[in-house]
Amino acid sequence: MFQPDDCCSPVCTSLTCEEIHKLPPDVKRIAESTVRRLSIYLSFLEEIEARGAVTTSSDDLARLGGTTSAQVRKDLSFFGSFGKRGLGYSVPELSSRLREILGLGSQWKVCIVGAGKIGAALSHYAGFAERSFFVTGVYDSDPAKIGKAAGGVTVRDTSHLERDVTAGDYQIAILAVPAENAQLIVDTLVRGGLKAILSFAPTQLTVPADVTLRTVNMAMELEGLTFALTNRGTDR
Amino acid sequence: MFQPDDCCSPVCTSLTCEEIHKLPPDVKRIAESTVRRLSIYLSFLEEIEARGAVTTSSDDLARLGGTTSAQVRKDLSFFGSFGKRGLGYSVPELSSRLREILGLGSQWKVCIVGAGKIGAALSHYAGFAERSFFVTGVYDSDPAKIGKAAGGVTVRDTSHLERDVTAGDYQIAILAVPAENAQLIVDTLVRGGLKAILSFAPTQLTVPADVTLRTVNMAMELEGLTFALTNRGTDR
DNA sequence: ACATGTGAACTGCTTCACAGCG
DNA sequence: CGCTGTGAAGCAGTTCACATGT
Repeated sequence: MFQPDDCCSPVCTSLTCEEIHKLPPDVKRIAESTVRRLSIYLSFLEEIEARGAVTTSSDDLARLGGTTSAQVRKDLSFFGSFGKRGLGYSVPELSSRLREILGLGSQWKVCIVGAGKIGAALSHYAGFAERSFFVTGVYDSDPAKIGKAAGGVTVRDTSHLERDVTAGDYQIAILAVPAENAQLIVDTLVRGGLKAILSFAPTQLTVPADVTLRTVNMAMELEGLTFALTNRGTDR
Repeated sequence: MFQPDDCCSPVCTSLTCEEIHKLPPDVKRIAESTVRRLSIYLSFLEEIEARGAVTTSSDDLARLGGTTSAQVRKDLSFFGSFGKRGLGYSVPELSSRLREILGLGSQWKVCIVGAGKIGAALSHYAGFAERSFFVTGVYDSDPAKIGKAAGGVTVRDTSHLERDVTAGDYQIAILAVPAENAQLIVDTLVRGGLKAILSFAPTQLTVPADVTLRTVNMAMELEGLTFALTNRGTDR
């Protein structure tokens, strides 16, 4: 969608090229923190849009999202100019642009690997569909679970996973398997050509550079809390 | 727990003492990223300790944790010097120090608020107890759930929550309630004096500065993935 | 000779401050 | 005049490189 970087293929005078390189709004490299905030802005926009607001400002978004107005404007500036000076932003327009930027225009097919407690909870989670995510497959290797229903779909044998991924059945996988099996499943998914994985397995995973992996590690979050509790001095 | 600073007890020349003062392991202000990595290092140490390793190096930890040896040493240096030059680190010693730093020496009483799908899954999650966390209470406001068993404890009415927190029954709360109720519960917990909250509610929450809040937002994580999928160029 | 511990350099995110435009 | 958009300054986290100690 965004061009990686073809500015140097055509004619390009040495030094100037380097300069021009940094200006255009292609995805140079957007910080993860920025993307997170875009999600936050969007959820507020949807909220106030539902309440009938038609206009908002970087100040509003900052207050609601726990950041600063300069940060909001800077975040948005990576992708274009969506506001009107002196007035602010059109709520419908901005939310639409953000949905587009975040890739929520298309609908994404998601599979959940692991039908244990967490996998089951996720497969029933209604919040997904509200935002372009559709769980169209659940996998487990436990014969006792295979064939059972889970959130509207039937649990399939994990041995089918690679074939299904290769067939293009999913764009995103959510891992809810024990730490021991996680890397094996990841490798399977990668072999099948999947490019986006969200893992709940409490272990460090490795993927090739062209695959995006996000990990949610409960233990790590809790340890962040106990660290703060244990070392609370004058800090937060 | 940490020695504040006994470097000045022995001989210590005036100015030098002031200088040395800023080095010692008090918690100046440790970056969240550092704490996360400490968790990772610890989990590897426990793994290789179980396999019988007695010594390791910053290089080993870096390779396993997906970072650099300099980063490992820098992270540890905020808390002291745990290694031996030319040799590396003692596995048992370092893991013990990390447990201490992360506050895993004590055992923490945790309550889960919200006995829906996610709350229930969490209350059954065995991974907690492995690491000093004990779920000793589960709360919900739905009469149909109150009194039922959930992961070894009985679901209590949320109306008891503030009293129980005030009584010191918990040090940590995990929120698994709908976005609409989340801030209300947070306020209740804060009023009761709780200082550490882990929220799974997909909404922005506000807490006083002396309360630590971590939020895990599924929607946000998924949007991070779709952003990457949509804007994949030469970037990761 | 080897691996730690750490100031110094560097990179990149955030904040500032103001020009630009409705 | 108000609020956006954005270079420039500031700051925080990471990486470098080497002195230090075994």
